[in-house]
Amino acid sequence: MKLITRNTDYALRALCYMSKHEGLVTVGQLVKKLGVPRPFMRKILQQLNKKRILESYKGQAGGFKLKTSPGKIHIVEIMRIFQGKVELSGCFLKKEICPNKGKCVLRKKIRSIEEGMLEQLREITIASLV
Amino acid sequence: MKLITRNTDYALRALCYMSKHEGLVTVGQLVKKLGVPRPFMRKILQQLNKKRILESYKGQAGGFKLKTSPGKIHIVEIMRIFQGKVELSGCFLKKEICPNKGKCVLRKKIRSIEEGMLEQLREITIASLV
DNA sequence: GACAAATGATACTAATATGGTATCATTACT
DNA sequence: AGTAATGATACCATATTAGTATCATTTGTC
Repeated sequence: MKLITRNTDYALRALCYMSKHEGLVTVGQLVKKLGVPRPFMRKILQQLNKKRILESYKGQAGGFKLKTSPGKIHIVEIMRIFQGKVELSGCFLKKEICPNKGKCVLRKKIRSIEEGMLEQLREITIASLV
Repeated sequence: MKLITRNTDYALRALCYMSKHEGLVTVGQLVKKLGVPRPFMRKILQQLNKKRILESYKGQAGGFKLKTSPGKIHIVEIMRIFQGKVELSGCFLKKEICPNKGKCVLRKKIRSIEEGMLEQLREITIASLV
């Protein structure tokens, strides 16, 4: 079971790197630093740009930079971008079959675990990773 | 992200059902009750049998039953059978590249979340689900 | 003993999610 | 004009999960 997937992981590392470098950072730099496949890194950065985590600049002297301060970028946000809603999700059986009709004990327990997890996750920002 | 997968879920439901029925329970009964595909349910029960969660009896009047009391069957155990080790796992980058050389902050945070999760999970048994 | 109804074992297939490529278009500095 | 960057998008590869298919074995019933 993975809490974070590979692309989230790479994204976080890229963001950490950027948080330590004032100016524009190019895909090339990140690839060299992190050893991640170039096209994959590009795709990730483009997604971050679309979601307004990064700003991008085209052209020869182009690159990416953080759009906001590292302390304001929460990792749950990044997780959501690459992994969708952060939840532990529940029932597989359709409601009419599920014996407990929405009062499923297991579901409740999972929710509670999820809550604890989110509570801890919410506090983590890029700043707190650097 | 899924805390439990489909087969774990089905297994848990099957175990809950069995915990409420003294005698032998057949695949047929479970299929009818839970609406799960028959061959899939069979496979799941066979795995539970191999792992000594269930006892099985062959032959015309055969079936399955719990090998131990519902209070002693922990759901982490079942999760492990179908999903392997229950952990949130860490770094994707090889150690020589990872900038923090094993002291990765993110990893630590993940471990802590994992610990909280396991603490809650460990208390859940089949008995507590019924 | 034959048959039916159950499980045992195992190999295979299908669907989905994840990880990663490839390609062409656009922008902007020199 | 050329080059070095990103934008957009479609595609491919691999792994995991979900589910099937098939044949063998056991055992109660007629």
